[in-house]
Amino acid sequence: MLIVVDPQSGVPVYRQLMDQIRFHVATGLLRPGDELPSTRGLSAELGINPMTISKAYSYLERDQVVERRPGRPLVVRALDQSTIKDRKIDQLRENLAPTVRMVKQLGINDNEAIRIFIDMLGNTGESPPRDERENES
Amino acid sequence: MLIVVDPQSGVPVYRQLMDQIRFHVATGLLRPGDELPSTRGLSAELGINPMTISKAYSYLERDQVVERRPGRPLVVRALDQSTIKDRKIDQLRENLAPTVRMVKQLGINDNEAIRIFIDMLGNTGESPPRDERENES
DNA sequence: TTAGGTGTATCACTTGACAGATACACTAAT
DNA sequence: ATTAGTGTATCTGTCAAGTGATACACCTAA
Repeated sequence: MLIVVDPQSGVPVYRQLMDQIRFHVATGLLRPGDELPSTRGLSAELGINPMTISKAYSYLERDQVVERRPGRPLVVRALDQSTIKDRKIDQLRENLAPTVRMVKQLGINDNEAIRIFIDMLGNTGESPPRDERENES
Repeated sequence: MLIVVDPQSGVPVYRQLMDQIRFHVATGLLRPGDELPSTRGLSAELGINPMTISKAYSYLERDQVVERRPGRPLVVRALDQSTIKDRKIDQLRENLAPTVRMVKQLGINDNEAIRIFIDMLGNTGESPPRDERENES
C-alpha cells in the first residue's frame, strides 16, 4: 500500500491522498471490501495529522469510492463496472468543460484543438495495458 | 466596449476583466494601438476598485497583451498573428495537461476521451465564424 | 505652474482553504 | 466494564488570494 505525500507540492495533502487511493482502487491494488489504512496508522507513517487523512476519507465516501462503518475501518466499496465508468466519464467532462470554454473564447479552431488533444494523449508513455474490460472504443 | 463583471460568480473580478479584454482583443473589437478604458472610468462604471482593474491590467502587461506608458492609458500591443496563435496554443496545452493526466490515471480509453472532447466542442452553439486567418485545417 | 487626467505602490482588511489539537462516539475483544 | 482499536466533530491557527483606501508619480494641456 504505497502512499507518498509531499506537503510542499502546493497540492493539498488531503487531495494527494484521495488521488492516490483512487488510483490504487482503479489499479486493483485496492479491491472492493479491502480496508483502508487506519487514520492514525497513516498519520504516523506519513507524519501528518489524522484529521487530514480523515478529511480525504470523507471526500472519498462522498464520492462513493469507499464505505463508512462507525468505529471500524473504511472499506472500498463495490461498484458495478458501468457505474464506475459513468463516474469516470462524468469526471472527464467536468475536467474538460473549462477547456472547451477556452477554446471557444480564444477562437481556436475545433479541429486544431482536437489534434492537440490527440497529440498530448499519444505522448504520455502509453499507459501500459491494464486488463480491465470497459475499454472497447 | 462591453465589459460585464459579476462579483458573486466566484471567479475573481480581476480575472473576469482579463478574460473579457483578451476576448475583445482576439475578436478585433480592441485593436493594436487602442487604449484601454481608464482604471477610474471603469471603476465608476462597474462599481469596483481602481486597484482591482489595475491588477488586471498589470497581468495583461505581463502577458504582453498590452503595453504600459507611465502616466498614460495602456494600449493594446501589436503582436504578429503567429505569435498570438502560439500563445493560444500554449494556453490550450497548459489547460489540457491535467486532463490528459487524469485520462491516463483513470484508465479511460484515449479514443473515448477524444470522442467526448469532440462531442463537447460540437455542442457549444458553434462559435460564429470570425474572419481571422489562422484557422486553416 | 497648475489642474486634471493617467496608472500603481503600499498597506490593511476579509475571506476561505488547509492543517492540526483536542475530545468524543463507536466497536471488538478481553 | 475495561481497554485498545477505529473514525471524526469541533475548534483554532495559519496562510494566501482577493479586494479596496490612500497616497504617490507621471503626463498633458492650459
